[in-house]
Amino acid sequence: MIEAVAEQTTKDRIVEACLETLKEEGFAGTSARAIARRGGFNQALIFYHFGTLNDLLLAALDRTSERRLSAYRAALAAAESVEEKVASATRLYRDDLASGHVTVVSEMIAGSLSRPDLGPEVVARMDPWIDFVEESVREPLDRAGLSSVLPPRTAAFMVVSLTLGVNLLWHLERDQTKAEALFEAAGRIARMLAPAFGGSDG
Amino acid sequence: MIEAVAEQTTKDRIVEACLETLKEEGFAGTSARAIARRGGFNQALIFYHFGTLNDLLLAALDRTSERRLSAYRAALAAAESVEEKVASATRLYRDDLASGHVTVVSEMIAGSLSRPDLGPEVVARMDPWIDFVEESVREPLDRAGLSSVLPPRTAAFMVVSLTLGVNLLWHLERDQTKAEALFEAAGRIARMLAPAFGGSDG
DNA sequence: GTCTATACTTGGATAGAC
DNA sequence: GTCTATCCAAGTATAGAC
Repeated sequence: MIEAVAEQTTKDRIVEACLETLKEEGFAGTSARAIARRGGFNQALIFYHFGTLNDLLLAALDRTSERRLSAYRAALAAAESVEEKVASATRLYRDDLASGHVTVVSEMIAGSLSRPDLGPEVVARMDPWIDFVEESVREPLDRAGLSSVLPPRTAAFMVVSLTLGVNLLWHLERDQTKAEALFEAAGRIARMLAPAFGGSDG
Repeated sequence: MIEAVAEQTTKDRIVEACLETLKEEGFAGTSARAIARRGGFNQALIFYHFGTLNDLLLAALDRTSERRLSAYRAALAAAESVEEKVASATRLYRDDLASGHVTVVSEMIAGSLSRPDLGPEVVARMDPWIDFVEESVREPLDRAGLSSVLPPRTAAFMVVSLTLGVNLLWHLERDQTKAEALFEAAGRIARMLAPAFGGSDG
């Protein structure tokens, strides 16, 4: 972990090329050969540095997941009301859909459905996201007196599932209008419910 | 379409074997060889009867989709209140998760992410489901005065996305508790909102 | 319509020179 | 650490006998 500042190592370049390939060509298109082609390095390097393609895929998932999760954490921490939280989360997610960051997560989840050895590893990497959403919704739900009818953990699972589903359909259709309609509805609902959630500090 | 009553044609057997394979081995495990092995027929028959594997996959998707959609339609038509509708839909979906029927849909959607030629075809087959959900939620939303904040079409897209996401996570985790928690919350929410949706006839 | 045999392709992974 | 060359497995699809 001393390489922090220095220029990119080969290992880094491989991870980045893997992410690019996942975004551009999808999970099934992300073969060792395709990654090497895109990154402009030799295919054998992947196996030298990561052992197997699965391990590279997981390393890439880790990297993008950490990166994005901390962006979401920062944005929600800065938001001062439920409305603002919904607004920032929407903004971030919209960017992710367009730029393909969270997309990588969806591709990996969808893809790992069919690889028994990858599935459990990918699932484990969802937990931080569910935890994060849970933390974010606990207080608002409590204030609105909804925790008993909709426990924060369940709500978090719901949000993550929905996010995942929207992402998949987005990629199949490449039709922004449906997702946009969802974002707009989320904003209206947040504004409608704002009083119930209480507005004093958070 | 005259074969309605007679015993199964080979084509039928192939479609059924394809569905079985999708359920048992997932999308990536559903190769022509695997289907033939499971169905106990020769691999070449698939190509004789369907031309390509993609066409067989779509035929299988059509069959299960029609079958299940009509089951949902019938169940919801029989239900007499919003609570009952939520209860029947939950019951059906729970069965689907366990038996793997709607699962096939999820597998196909996730899998077709990576096959450019399959994606659009699969998407087209989602529309009847979105239409169905839209019809189902329109009246309750109208009555509750929520249609302007959450249009029926958007709500339908949301429900379908959520369903899809839950299905994917279910398959990765094989952990019923999370999905069950969601079902229970749905029931509580339905009961809570029942008065707002009006109780006279439907 | 159904079978065997096989052509062809792609992809993961490794050996071994440098 | 990086390269070339290659092995091997699995898959789609087709040819051609029956």
